[in-house]
Amino acid sequence: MKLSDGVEAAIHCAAVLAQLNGEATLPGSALAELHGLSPSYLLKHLQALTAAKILESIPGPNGGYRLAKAPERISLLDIVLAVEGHQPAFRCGEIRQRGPGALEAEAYVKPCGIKVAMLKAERAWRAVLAETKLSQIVSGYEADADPRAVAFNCAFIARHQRPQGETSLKKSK
Amino acid sequence: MKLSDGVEAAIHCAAVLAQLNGEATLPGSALAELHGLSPSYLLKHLQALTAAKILESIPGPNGGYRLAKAPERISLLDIVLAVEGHQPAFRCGEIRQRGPGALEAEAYVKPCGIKVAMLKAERAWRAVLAETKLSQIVSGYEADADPRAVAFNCAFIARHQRPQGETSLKKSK
DNA sequence: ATATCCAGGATAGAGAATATCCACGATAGG
DNA sequence: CCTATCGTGGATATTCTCTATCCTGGATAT
Ligand code: FES
Ligand code: FES
Repeated sequence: MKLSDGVEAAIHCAAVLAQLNGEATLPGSALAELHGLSPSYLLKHLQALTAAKILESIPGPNGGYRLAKAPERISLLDIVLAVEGHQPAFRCGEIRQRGPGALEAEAYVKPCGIKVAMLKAERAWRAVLAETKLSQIVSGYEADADPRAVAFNCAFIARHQRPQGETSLKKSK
Repeated sequence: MKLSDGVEAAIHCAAVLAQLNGEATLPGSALAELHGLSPSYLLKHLQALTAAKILESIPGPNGGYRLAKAPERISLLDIVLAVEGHQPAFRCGEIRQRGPGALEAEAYVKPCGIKVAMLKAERAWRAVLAETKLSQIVSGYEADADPRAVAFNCAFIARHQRPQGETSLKKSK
């Protein structure tokens, strides 16, 4: 069992976007550069997050990505499901109705107890992820990470974010 | 994210073996036939369970598999870990120390908050699986499944199990 | 001695995840 | 209008893991 690598990148990106000012956006290429990732591949995950209404995208020059809602309303579960898909990790192949001794399909209305137990465990996993909001991740990061790393991130964001206030705004040198 | 298919087979097999009398064993080929699976492949998973001390195997004619301990002492987590391996599903690639702005390795002694949150969720999943014992699965099965299926399984087991009492025992008919 | 069974390594094949690339539509700025 | 920038989405190549099978060797009851 393995979660796809994109999950780590997606959460980190979302955490960065949560630190933008107001309606500003950050281009996908900046996100890729900041994390040392290939832009082409990261964009795929950002698209998935956009499709899931977690991010918003603004096309055109001066465009980019930003959160679609407040960080308090975005859970890790939202992000994981957007990237990984909504299928449960345990997939019951109805092994019980194979082999000799198989009955008609009507005999299997009650779900297999093993399936029930596995999905219950998965619900517990999802519940913890659903409780963890992006806002907690961000404040945890600002409190625990090396101050130099935090400062660099801030500067990087300030340097690449796009103010997005309807029209122009002079770029200071 | 996907759990390997072998997990479903392994748990079902363990549940069947839990229904054996005393020290009797059941050959892997019978287990495969009962579930309509390829013997060659199922054996791989049974070997993993044996290596994890969940099953015991007896070589030679009249040999086979049986549980290595009481069903109350075997949890679903034991089986899942034996088949899937012990690595967590979320693997942190330390994405935070890539890209520009990376610091020396000593600056990253504190684990990344995202990693901590993901592993915490995984612990919750494992905790539920650890609480669910094989004995509960078996009694749930006997209570909920179609009586005809239960009867067939019983008969199948009675037909293929190997008594294992030190030496011979005449095969009736 | 022989037949049955498990252990474990070697090896294809299938399918998913990873990683790129490009043509397209949208938009801000000149 | 024209152009440069940026996201969208499809097509594609590559890499890995999971799936599935086979075969040699060791153990053991008859
Ligand atoms: S039949 Fe799928 S878990 Fe039992
Ligand atoms: S660096 Fe791996 S989860 Fe943050």
